[in-house]
Amino acid sequence: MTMSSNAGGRRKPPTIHDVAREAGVSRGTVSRVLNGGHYVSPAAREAVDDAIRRTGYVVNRHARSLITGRSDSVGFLLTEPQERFFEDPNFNVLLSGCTQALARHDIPLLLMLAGTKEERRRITRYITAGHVDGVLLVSSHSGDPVAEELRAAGVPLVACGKPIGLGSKVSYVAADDRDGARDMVRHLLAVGRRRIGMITGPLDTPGGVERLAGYKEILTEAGIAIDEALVVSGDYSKASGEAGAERLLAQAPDLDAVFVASDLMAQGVLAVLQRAGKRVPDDIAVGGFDDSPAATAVTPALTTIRQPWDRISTEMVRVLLAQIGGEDPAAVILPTELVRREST
Amino acid sequence: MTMSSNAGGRRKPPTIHDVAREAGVSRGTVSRVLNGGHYVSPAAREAVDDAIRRTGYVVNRHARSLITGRSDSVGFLLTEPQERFFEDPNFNVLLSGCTQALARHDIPLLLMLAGTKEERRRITRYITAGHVDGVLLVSSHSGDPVAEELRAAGVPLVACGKPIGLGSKVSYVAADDRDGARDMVRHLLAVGRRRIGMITGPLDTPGGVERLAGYKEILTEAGIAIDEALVVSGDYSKASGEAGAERLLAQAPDLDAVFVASDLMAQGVLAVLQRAGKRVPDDIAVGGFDDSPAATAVTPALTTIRQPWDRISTEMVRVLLAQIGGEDPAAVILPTELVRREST
DNA sequence: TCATGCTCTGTGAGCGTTCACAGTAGAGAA
DNA sequence: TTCTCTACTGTGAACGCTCACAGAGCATGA
Repeated sequence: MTMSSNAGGRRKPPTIHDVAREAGVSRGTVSRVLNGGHYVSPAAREAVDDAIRRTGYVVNRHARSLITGRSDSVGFLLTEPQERFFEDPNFNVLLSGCTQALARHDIPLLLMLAGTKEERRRITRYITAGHVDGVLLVSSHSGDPVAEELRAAGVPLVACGKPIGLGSKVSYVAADDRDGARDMVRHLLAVGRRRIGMITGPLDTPGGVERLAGYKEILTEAGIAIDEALVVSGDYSKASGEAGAERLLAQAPDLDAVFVASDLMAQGVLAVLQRAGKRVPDDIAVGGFDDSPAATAVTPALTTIRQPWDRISTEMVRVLLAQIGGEDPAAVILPTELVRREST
Repeated sequence: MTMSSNAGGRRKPPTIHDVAREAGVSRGTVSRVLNGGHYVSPAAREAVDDAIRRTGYVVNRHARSLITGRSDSVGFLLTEPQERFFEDPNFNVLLSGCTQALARHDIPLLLMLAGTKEERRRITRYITAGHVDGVLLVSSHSGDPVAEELRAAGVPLVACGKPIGLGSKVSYVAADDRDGARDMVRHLLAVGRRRIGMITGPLDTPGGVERLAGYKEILTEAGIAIDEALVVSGDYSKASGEAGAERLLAQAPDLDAVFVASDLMAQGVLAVLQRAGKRVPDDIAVGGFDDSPAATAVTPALTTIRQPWDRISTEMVRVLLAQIGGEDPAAVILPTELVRREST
């Protein structure tokens, strides 16, 4: 009741010194128990553990970082248009997956949004100054100056999706876009479709390119010639899906299926088909990509390709930590999965 | 070419000592320039600024924190079911708004997700150990043990939305739910509706309660008796919107409008009404709440109440920083806005 | 016996800052 | 002149931790 009241202000937390005194050992021994704990006797370890519990000791990370040179934290960096990611729920799954995977290693995640030029400058300084040990990068597309600068500065870096123009020195984790596209087109063939159109993603991104490649690959394999009138390009947005569907309907009235490179675009496609009086999947089958919530929000529910976002995030963290630990950059490609619903 | 190559590893960054030497002054003077900069001559200041630029010096935050006791960082804490927030794009707007507002003060944001019990424990320790100076709290509903513990520990705390069961000692920033509801019901009356139903939000949250209160208030004011058969409760989810709409249609076939406490629920309502052959807004007008992307994704586009998420985030940061600076807790209520579209 | 190795422990130094304090120089007042 | 005040500057100590090192105790082998 006397000094134990902490009403109002925060009291000074116990230090490693207090723990050492409490346990009847030296600072060094406490420190050894805290980190790995080699070369410490069972008796000492127990005494220290007890003392830690009694005092409620938590290591002061600033003091530790000051001497180790590590910050024991990593940045989650989102460059370029944020709106794009913000309307995509997969982004949240990725962010939360990374946060939780890091939490398991007791490493906090710093969120960094590089929107304006000023923010980009600040973030670059912050990172290159060593305030984080590494960076999880979500860059929209091509040549990202921030990422390039970080790479040049030797900051451990793991990108989500294959980055463009960063050389081969940067790690990345990506879903197998091409194989996902192959699965979808194979599926459309399997349900009897032959005039299969495609609305692509942005072709300045590896994802966009790969999905298109998978589409062409399977059609060719099936002995179906690629009809360029059946391929229109989009940018993953709902609006571009609508535009693409309209062009496609105009250019190829005999279309009986369309593979759309994102669920968001597919949502737009469904709207256009409905207005045009086409029944899905009876007249035209529609396949999406992403398995975003949009896929189940629409009617008919969308057949789509699921990207393993949970695994992507844990892999990104694993690769980053390995790289911080001194290992070489690595590329990880993860398998996708066809999710069949009502639209095919 | 000799030592200037930094291929591979990172080189040791310049310290305040290097800057002092370079500028021909002492550490103390450099430090004074860095912080506020009182009692430093123009000449010295200029020399230091120059030296900082030349050396590319960035302050070592760990060393600073070690002595000041501040961490100069804040946590963004999300407790309870994350899925709920993750499907809500407003969450992203809030998160990004807070991140950017903090960035302007050069304060990094640490993302903390308290899902499991284990995570809760870790996060509580982390925060009470003083590893962050304050916390932006997004708690779903009632009695949150983490929040309560933080409050008790005297950690500066600002909640998004009025928190329940935390006493009056905790700051919060919220939209004016009641007034938003009032606006919507007034609007429904203005377009000639009289049998106005409501699907509420969870009634163990202030938001849910307030929106219901606003609804009842305006109807009473207009001389319309509250018909309990017209009020069903939901939990903001799409599924509960569908269920609510079905009950409402069954209980009150003469319904001519419904005020739905979230856009997501309204999405479900529209689906049910369509299946039931009701035209919107001709037969039944539908009003939502949130102005989420869902509002424009559906047909007809939803008339709804916009919450000022951008202002909410900047206000949360402002209040938190003030509180960290020693000011008293504060409550901020921000006005909402009616957005008229096609559904009313 | 002494040397060697192994496990375990304590000690001092130092990481890069800020802060309190002491001290200097110059201006103005007595 | 001398004293005081103000504006500015430098210095040592400390923040809490880890790390390298030295050394103690004990067992093993020559």
